[in-house]
Amino acid sequence: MGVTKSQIFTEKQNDLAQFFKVLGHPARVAILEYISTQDSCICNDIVGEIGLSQATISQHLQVINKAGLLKGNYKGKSICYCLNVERFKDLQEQLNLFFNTTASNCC
Amino acid sequence: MGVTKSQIFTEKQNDLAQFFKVLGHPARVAILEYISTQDSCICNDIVGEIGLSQATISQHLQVINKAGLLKGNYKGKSICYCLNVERFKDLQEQLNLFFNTTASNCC
DNA sequence: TATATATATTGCAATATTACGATGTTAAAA
DNA sequence: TTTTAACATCGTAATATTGCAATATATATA
Repeated sequence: MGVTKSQIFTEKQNDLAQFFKVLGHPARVAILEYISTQDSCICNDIVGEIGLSQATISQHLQVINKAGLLKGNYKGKSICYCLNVERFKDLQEQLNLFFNTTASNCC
Repeated sequence: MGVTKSQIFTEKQNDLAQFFKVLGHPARVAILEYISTQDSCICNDIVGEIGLSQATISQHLQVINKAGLLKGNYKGKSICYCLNVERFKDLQEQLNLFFNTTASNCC
């Protein structure tokens, strides 16, 4: 088959896994890291920085964006992206909650 | 093509993405959560708990195990798993480091 | 309006992941 | 030694992901 059986898991479990999945590709890790090194928003220099085609970068940005992790506005002829820090920190909190409640005692 | 171009990213970025990927499936989230609810090690009751076949659960356990997140020992005729808490907390620290260094100011 | 630039979308090929039945392996118990 | 129970592995089918060339879209500028 090859399909994740989402229906047998809780919404929380699915959501959490979905977030982890977004960060589960080195290109997306690299993009987020790069965005964070810039003082201002990223415009058209992101493709040059990471060694992937414009189409591929655009796809990865969409994945990150769908998770709510970006804020973007048209600014002249280019879109300027930056991190949605609130959302990002919210995500971090969720992940920590998972880790803290899961790291139980045994062995 | 369909292959992740790992070679163009740093080892750190690849490692981090790899960890996120391990947690990027609801079955693996569910397995880790279930393991943590048990006082002692998990033996043969994990397949019954999560609605996936024995073979599939075994595969997911391997993925989690390869990331170093499990400790397992033969105990009678069954393997008993439990969380490698040290490794788990180490992972949590790494992820937090990523979040903290990446969540920069902008917009 | 026409052009140039930046980004998004589409279509496709290659590879990875997910899931499960069947089978193999291991260790205790009969 | 044979049987049984618990996992692991193999083989296979279905679906998802990755990546890019080509093309479409959007906006500023000439």
